[in-house]
Amino acid sequence: MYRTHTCGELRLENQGNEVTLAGWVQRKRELGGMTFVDLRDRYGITQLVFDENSSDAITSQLKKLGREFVIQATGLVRERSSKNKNIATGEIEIDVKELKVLSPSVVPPFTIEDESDGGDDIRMKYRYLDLRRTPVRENLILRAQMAHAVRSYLNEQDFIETETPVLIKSTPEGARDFVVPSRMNEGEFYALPQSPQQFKQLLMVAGFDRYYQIVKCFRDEDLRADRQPEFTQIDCEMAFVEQEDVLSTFEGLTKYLFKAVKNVEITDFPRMPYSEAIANYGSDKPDTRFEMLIKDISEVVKGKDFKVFDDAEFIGAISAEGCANYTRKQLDALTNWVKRPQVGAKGLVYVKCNEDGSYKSSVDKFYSQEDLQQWASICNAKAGDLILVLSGDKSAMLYALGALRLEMGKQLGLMDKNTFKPLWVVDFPLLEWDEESQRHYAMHHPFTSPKAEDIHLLDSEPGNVRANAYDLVINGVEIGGGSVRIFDSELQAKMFSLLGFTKEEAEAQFGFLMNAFKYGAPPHAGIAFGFDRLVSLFAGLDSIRDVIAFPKNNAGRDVMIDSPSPIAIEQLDELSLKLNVKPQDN
RNA sequence: GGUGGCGUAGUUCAGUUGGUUAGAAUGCCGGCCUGUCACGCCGGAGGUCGCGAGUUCGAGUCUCGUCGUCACCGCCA
Repeated sequence: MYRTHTCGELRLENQGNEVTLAGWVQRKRELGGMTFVDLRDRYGITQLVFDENSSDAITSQLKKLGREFVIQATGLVRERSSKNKNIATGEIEIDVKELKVLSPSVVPPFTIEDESDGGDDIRMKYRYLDLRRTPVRENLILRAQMAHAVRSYLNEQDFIETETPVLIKSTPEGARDFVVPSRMNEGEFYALPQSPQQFKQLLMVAGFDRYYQIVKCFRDEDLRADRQPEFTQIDCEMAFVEQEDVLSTFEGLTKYLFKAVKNVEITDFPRMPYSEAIANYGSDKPDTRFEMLIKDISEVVKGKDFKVFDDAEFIGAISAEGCANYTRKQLDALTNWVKRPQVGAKGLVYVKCNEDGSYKSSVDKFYSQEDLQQWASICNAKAGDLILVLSGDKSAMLYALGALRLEMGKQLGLMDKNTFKPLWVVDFPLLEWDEESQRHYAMHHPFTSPKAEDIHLLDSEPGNVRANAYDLVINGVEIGGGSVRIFDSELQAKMFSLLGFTKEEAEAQFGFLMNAFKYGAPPHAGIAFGFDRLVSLFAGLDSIRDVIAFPKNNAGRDVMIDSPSPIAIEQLDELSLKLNVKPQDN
């Protein structure tokens, strides 16, 4: 036994007890004749006291102590003469009788404090030190609590937690696969799962009825603050259910998590068709914490000799509340912002709705006060508001207006991290057209069932077929998504042909699933939540890296262990691999 | 693949129009200090200005390239 108590639990009622604590030296304060040491572990901080009465042995040990030394101290708990109300153990201290250095520390490269002086780079390189810091540790504790809550909810609902293989088979659809060469099968590769999709459907065929798993998934695509090459899903599938059953079950899970983990009651849980999300928010993951909806003003702005609008496919606007007083400089900044290639607008037209009821716009030459009043009325803009107008190709401008809306929401402080607005986005298109390869791709995945009422459109206008697919969106973050699956092998074959697979290709890639469906497949549907995103949302963070113990950087590198890395030629030989790395030009 | 930001002491940053010996805070080391808790006071050490080329009498500063890192677009069924 290295300790009798943790550094977070001793109180005044322990006064007089002899205790042994072990932990890290947070800080040493020498005041000449006496010295204080803050001893830290994951539970808290306890103050150790040494004075002139301490033995020479202790004094010489004490002299050597530096930050992050691991020590063990034994002594009596006593009341402090001057108390610290800021920490839980602030009324007591340990009068140390024995001191042992268990493990010394070199000087750490940054301070191990709530507000560290270290930047991201160095904290990632020394992640094991960063994890000692309370805010980082608390994020991971939150993650553990949430995983626990997910399991208790789903177990309670009779879901069976089942593991599925990590070494599986590469499929052409979807994201790029991470692949693993097989030593025993020369020239052949496993793939790491992008999700356990086909296995969970097979578990439904197997009669498991309700499956879940908190599981790692892998996608070899470029990364973002909210995307890691390996990430964790709460993966679920249910048999003998319709879309509504899945939505209500996982609405239940979401509400349960908010209540159990954050003590937040979620009452409103709207559904929004995909088409409405795109039209009003310019996004399939609308942030509904604030309004500022996109309005189509194409009809009323055309025919006034303003060529830019007359030639545009679509003219859309949003109204930013209380921004009529924006200066020329602010408007120029916004204009530059929307003209960035990432947003892609050609320019920005504004209308200031002045407090006196008049309107001042950048296109006054073409539009009368009455015209502008009409715009304002469509945009629900009142005196003091600023209308921002973009024009151009419809889908591009909806996207740009959506981005501008979020930017304005951010500038106006409308995105409160403690407000949570979940919704289901439903009725996604089944397919999306890819210009480059001139074919349709499954928007969700190839096993997603079309809506029954749209099946007749599959041949005539496949692009307009809606799917029984749904996403859970909270505060503009895509938390999860799923679909009702096809369980009819004929319809599945039809889907494969729409996606441009020959019978043989479909057989080679997905034969095992299609075979399974021949043996009595129950109607089934499923969903997966991005667990990292959900935790970061709960923690009020923008990057999922902060809720992952050992994350990777933008380029998919782990800067702590320095991976990925080359392997020995012998390893390559054993795997029957030859490298073909292109030389750098220069 | 593309766009942009950043890279200066262990760390976080400042560094003017290109001009003498590159600064601050913090951390670190030494000294003093018996109630501190971001202890205080005094002193000290610490720099390949990411790397490479170029412009210039002269580059931390300007140009180009490159590497690293972050954010975004493409991509992510």
